[in-house]
Amino acid sequence: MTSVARDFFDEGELVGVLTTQPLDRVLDYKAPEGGCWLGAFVEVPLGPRKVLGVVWGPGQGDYDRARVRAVIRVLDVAPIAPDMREFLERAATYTLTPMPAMLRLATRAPGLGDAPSMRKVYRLGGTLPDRMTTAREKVLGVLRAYGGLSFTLGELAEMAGVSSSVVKGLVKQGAVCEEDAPRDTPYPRLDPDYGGKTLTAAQEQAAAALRKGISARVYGTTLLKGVTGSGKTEVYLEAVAEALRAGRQALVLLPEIALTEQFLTRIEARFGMKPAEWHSGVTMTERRRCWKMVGQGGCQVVVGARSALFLPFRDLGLIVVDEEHDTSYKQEDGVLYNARDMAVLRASMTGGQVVLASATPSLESWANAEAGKYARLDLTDRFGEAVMPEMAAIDLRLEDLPGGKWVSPTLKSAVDQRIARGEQALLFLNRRGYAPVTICRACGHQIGCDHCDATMVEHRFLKRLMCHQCGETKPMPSVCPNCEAEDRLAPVGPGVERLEEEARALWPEARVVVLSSDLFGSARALKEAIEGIAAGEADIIIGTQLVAKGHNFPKLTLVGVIDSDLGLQGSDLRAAERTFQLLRQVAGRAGRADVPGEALLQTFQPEHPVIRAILGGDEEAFWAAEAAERKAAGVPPYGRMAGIILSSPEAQAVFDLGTEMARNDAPLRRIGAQVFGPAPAPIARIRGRHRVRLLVKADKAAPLQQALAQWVAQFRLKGDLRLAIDIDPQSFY
DNA sequence: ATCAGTCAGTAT
DNA sequence: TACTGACTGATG
Repeated sequence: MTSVARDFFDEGELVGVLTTQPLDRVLDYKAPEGGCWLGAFVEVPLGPRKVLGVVWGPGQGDYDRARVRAVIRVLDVAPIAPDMREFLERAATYTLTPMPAMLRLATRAPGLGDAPSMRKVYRLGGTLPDRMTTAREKVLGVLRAYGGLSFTLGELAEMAGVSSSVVKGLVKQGAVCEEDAPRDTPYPRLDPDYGGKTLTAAQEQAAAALRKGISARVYGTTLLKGVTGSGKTEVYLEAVAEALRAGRQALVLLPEIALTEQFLTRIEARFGMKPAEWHSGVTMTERRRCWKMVGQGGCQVVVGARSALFLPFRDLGLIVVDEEHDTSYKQEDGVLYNARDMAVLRASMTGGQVVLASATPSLESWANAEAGKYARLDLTDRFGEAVMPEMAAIDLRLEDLPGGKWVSPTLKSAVDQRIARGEQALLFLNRRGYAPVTICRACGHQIGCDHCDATMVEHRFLKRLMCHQCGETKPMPSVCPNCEAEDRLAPVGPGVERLEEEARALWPEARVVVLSSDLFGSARALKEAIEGIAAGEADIIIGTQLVAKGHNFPKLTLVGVIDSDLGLQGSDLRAAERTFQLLRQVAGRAGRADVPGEALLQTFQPEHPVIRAILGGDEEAFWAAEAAERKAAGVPPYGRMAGIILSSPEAQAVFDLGTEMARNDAPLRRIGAQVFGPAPAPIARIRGRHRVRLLVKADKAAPLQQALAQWVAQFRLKGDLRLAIDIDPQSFY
């Protein structure tokens, strides 16, 4: 046989290794003792260091044979699967990311190279203790209940409700035996038929369609559009169940870590056990376990953040992207990718299904469904008696509202009524802190951040000013930093803290709670606050964006949006879409149970198309109109865009390079693309780095990535200049 | 990325 | 003359 594609290499043979170091090529190494195989994770020497790599193919043989070094060892983890490899390559091409950076994304687990570490586990021993106590009885009871399973000391003590010394005592007696077990153990099996709920006819119909896709074992994407409270989750959990039955793995992506805890409980109720969890808050050990088990098949379901897409699944049959329109799916630094799009790419490589779930889909997904690229399922009925809330605008031009106050008399009386009935009201304002701007009334100076071009936001809770760009804080000055006038600094505009002050003055008897991400030290504290509200421990909830995301407050019947116009202004191409989604989601919070809800939008422009679309409830009309506008302008999803951000501590250097790039745009003109800029980036300075942005706009069918690569390759980046390419940028303002 | 080597400018 | 910091180039 001639040398065709090889997948095993004997000791000494040349292999090409892709490393996680940013070298733009594959390096030759000699296979180690015992050989190595295609896709194997290996440790290789690189200069004076040892680095992680993957056997990518046979060696090129174009390098001095005598200088080729040998692979140090093959790591004890599953090799990279062909579909994973293809996914990484395609994602790299799409996002214009070098392969080593992609590989780094895919190996973000600590200690992959470590020898499998051990830990002590405890199981039932042969003998009985000479003296039986109630505490000992409990421990043995737990162990008997779980048959031959073993647990760690902490788990066992907690399950039995005793201290760990009781277990230790039993070990001494031989009633419990202690042994070493590998730390990275498979996750408990999930049972697809454990806790299935009875679905409504509409839900069952949607679930059946998803099941059909899964059992066909082919790629497909479905947009699952369901109004808040329509039971989207139950429906896509049926798809997860079907994947489990088919013996394939499933991944559920959530937009926010704060939601995972609640979701894990839900999975446990449905499948009997908790799934694996993957996000920045998960411990190092648990991450490693998850990464390894996903590759070995010891893990069926992962619930996580966008980076979970890069886990080495062995046989991924389903990816659910919950709240698919959420902007947090777009990674905004490092490797720039949109998890929603990458989910579709990955599933198309693995022959899996994607479910994009949302009450308010992104225009991209809506358009893909319209075009027939995605299937579409609509859930229109809410559970039980609940209906979408009554919606109305409060025209602020007609309200008597003094400066520095934000709750109109109309909204006030609506809240009064709800409180009187023992129900809850939510005042929604998407602005953290006390006031977004602090201005000097003597000279007009606005206090800004020293490192960014952004105004500092006053946080009375912290007693400091904070920059929402870089997180920098400083104490509230007593005199104006510009003119040194005393006591002339004044807060301008509303923030949730300031709204809280107003609410307490308006309703001195009511229990007021603020839900803002910066007011909680931990995810647990936030969870407790949310549970407290759900249990009825508050009358008025004041919240930012956080409350728009999937929390159930059964007693909540009124939502008041303080500033519906926030977000409508500005030149951002997605401003209307975002405002529509956010307001629609917030309004949907009201009236989940059997009491009808009401949503009131305070606005200065009640005739604005977005406000009218929300009030009228004709969502399809809104999307169609928005789509027509984008089509006419040739912008996404009907045209393609890319952002190029240049940054450097030197303002002049970034601008010079930007100008030079704009001038030498031949590769772009060849495909009919246009360059706009350079212009100061949305935030012209972050953490002391000046930022300039160029925007490239191209036809939908143009080979944009290829042209961008050629264009960018013409320029050398000197000094501390950095260039980042953002394909399909999300924000433009 | 990270390290080593080079070179220029500065402190001793 | 020794030392420091910025810059360049190589890594198999």
